[in-house]
Amino acid sequence: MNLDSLINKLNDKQKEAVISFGFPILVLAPAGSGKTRVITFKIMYLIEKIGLNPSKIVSLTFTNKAANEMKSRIIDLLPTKGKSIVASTFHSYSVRLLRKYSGLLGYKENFSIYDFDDSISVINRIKRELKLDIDANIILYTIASMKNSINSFEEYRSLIEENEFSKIIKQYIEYLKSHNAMDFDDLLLNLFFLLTSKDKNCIEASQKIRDSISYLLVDEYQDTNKLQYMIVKELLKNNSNHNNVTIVGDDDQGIYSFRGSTIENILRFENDFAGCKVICLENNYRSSQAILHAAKNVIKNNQNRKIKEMKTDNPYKSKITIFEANSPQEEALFVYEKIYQLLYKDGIRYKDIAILYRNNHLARSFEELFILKNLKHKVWGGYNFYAREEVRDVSAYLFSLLNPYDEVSLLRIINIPKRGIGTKLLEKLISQSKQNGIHIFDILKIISNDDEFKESMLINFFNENERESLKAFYELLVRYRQQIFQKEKNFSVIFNEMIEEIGYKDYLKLHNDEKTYDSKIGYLESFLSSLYNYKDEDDEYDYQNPYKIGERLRLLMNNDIEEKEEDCVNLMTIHSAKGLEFRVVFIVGAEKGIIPSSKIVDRKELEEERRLFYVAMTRAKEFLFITYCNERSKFGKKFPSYPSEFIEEIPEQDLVYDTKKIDATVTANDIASIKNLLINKMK
DNA sequence: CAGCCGACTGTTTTT
DNA sequence: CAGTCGGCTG
Ligand SMILES: Nc1ncnc2c1ncn2[C@@H]1O[C@H](COP(=O)(O)OP(=O)(O)OP(=O)(O)O)[C@@H](O)[C@H]1O
Repeated sequence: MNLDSLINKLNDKQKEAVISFGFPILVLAPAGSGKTRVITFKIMYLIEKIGLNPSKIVSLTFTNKAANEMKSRIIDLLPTKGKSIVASTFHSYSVRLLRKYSGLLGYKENFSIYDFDDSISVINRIKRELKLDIDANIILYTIASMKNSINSFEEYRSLIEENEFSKIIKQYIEYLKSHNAMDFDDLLLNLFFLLTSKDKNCIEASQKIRDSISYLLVDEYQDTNKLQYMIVKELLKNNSNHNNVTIVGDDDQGIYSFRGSTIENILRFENDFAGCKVICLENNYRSSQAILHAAKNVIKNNQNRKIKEMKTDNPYKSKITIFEANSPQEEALFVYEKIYQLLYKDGIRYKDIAILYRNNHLARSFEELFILKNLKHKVWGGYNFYAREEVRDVSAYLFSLLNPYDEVSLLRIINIPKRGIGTKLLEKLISQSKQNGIHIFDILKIISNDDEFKESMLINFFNENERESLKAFYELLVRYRQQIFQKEKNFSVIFNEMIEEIGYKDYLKLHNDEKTYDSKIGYLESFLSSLYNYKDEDDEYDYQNPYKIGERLRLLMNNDIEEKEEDCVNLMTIHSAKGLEFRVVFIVGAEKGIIPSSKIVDRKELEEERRLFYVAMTRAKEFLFITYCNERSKFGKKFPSYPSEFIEEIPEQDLVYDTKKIDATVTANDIASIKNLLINKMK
C-alpha cells in the first residue's frame, strides 16, 4: 500500500504520532483508539519515508498474543520488509540477544529456559538438601519480585544477602547457572546485566546491540515493569538512537501489577526522556456506542486514573446481553446457542468470536460442551497442551529419534513404558557416561555390540539382564531411525508405528483411571494427527522432513510460536486477550469472587480487577454478552454465586436481560452426535 | 525401594 | 473434585 494513502487513514493526532521524528513520543490513549495502528503505521513510515533499515527497527510488548498481533499487522502492511522487523515480546527479544552473547556472562549460548514447574523442582531439590520446609511458591515469588525491581547488579547482590531466604535463593541461582539454565526473569535480568556491565567485552557487545537498533517502539507500555523499563533505557543510550523511541499505552489497561508493572513507568519515561512529546488519542474506532458507553461508565469508578475523553462515531448497535445461568453447564449451553444464532449473520465467522474469563479453569465447561457438540474452538494458553505429560513423553520419543544425543529427551523416555531400566541401572548408566566422557547413546551402542562390549570395561558394570534391557531399547531406536533415513514412509506414519509398538497406550491405561485415560488418549491422538497433517511449504511432494517437524515442535513447546490460526471460536483469559479485538465477545463467569477475584485485599487491587473487566468489555466490536452462574461447585461442593458488582456499574439503558430457559439435559441429538464422532474416529 | 492407597488441601492473572 | 504428599506394603 502506498504511504500517503495510508497516512490518510489516520486521524490528526495519530498522524502526529506517526510522522514525529527526532524526539521521544509517548502516546497515552484508551482502548480501541488506534495505538497499535500508530505503531504499525509508524514502522512503515520510518522505513518508507525516513529510510531506516527494517532490520534495525525493534518493536516490543509483554504478552505473546499481543506480540503476534503486532507482527501480523506489520506483515499485512509490509509483506516482505515486515519479516525482518523485530516484533516480539521482551522475553523473546532477550533470548535472541543472549543466544549470541550469554558467553560473556558465564553461560553457554545454548542455555536452556526453565519454566515455572522446572523452577519448582529445583527449589524442592534444594529444600530436601538443606532440610528446609518452606513453600516453594513463596521462594519463587520472592526471587521474581527481587529480580524485577532492582536498579543495578550491586543492588541485586545485596538484596539477596539481606533476604531471609538468602541461603536457598543463592543455591537456586547457583543451580541454574551450573546447569546452564535461566528462568523467565533471568532472561531479562541477564540482558540488563550485559547492558550495564563494566567488563570490556560486555561493553563491546552492548555497543553492538545498541547499534543494531535505530528505532524502538513499545506497545502496551502499561504492562512493562521496572526491569523492562531499565532495559529500554539502556538500549537507547546511543547518541544516534536515544530520541528514536515511541511508546504507547493506557493507564486504564494496566493489569499486570502482580508481576511488577506499574504506571509509575509512565512518569519515569516522561522524566528520563527529555523533550518527550505526549500525545493523547480520544476517538474509539473499535466498539459500538453501546459497548463504549458501558465500558466508560465502569472504568470511571476507578479513582486512581488519568481522566480521559472517549468517543466514537460508530453506530449504537445492540445492547449488552446479561444472562444468569443455573450452572456452568447451562452457561456454556447459552453461549453455544448464541454462537449459532450469530454465526454467518453479517458474515460473522468462528474466529470473530471470543469467550473471555478471569481464570483458566473456567474454560472447562465450555471446552467440554464444544467437544461434545463438535464446535470448532481453540483454548489459548492455560494448561499448555505441550506441557501435558503424554504429549511431553511422545515428544521426547520424537526428539530422541531425530537426535539420540538429546539426553534430556532420551533419559525421559528410556524407561517409559517400563522396560527394566530402573533408577539404579540409570544411575550406573549416567555415571559411566560422565566418567568416560561418552554420550549415553554411545554407551548403549557399545553395550549392544557383543564384541565391543566384551572388550570395554563396561562389562564390569552391567550384568546380562541389564544389558538385555538396554540393548532392546537401543535397537528399538536404531530400527526406527533406519526407517526414517530410508524415506520410504512418511515420518508421521513411522512414528505412529513406533508408539504402537512400544505400547504407550497400554502404559497410559495401566497408570490412569478410565476417565483420565480417555482424555489422555484424546490429547495423544490429537498430537499424532497434527504430525500426520504437518506439511512444510518447502517439502517436496508429500514427503515430510522429520527435522523440520522436530524444529517446529521445539518452538511450539517453548511457546516461541503459536499454531496456525484457524477459523475457530477463541477461548482465553482476559489477560491474554489484551490488544486483541473480536466482533463478538462473551465475558463468562462474571461473578463476585471470580471478577473481582476473592483474593483482592484493598481498593488498589479492586481497581485492577475493574481495569480487567474494562479490558474484557473493550475487546468487543459489535456484540457483547456477559454471563454468570448463580451456583458453582468448589472443592466438590455446591456454593451459591452472585453477579459481579461491575455488572451493576453498567448503565441500565445499555443492558438487556436474556431470560430464556436453557435445557441443560443431554438430548437424543447429543447422543447421536457423540455416536457420529466415535464412528468418524474409528474410520 | 517402587507402587499404591488414603488423607489432606486448595483455585488469579504471564513470561 | 483433582492433584499432592506421606506412609504403608509387597
Ligand atoms: N484512524 C482510524 N480510522 C479507522 N479505523 C482505525 C483508525 N485507527 C485504528 N483503527 C481501527 O480501530 C481498531 C482498534 O485499533 P488498535 O487495535 O490500533 O487500538 P489500540 O489503541 O491498540 O487498542 P487497545 O489498547 O485496546 O489494544 C482496529 O481495528 C484498527 O484497525
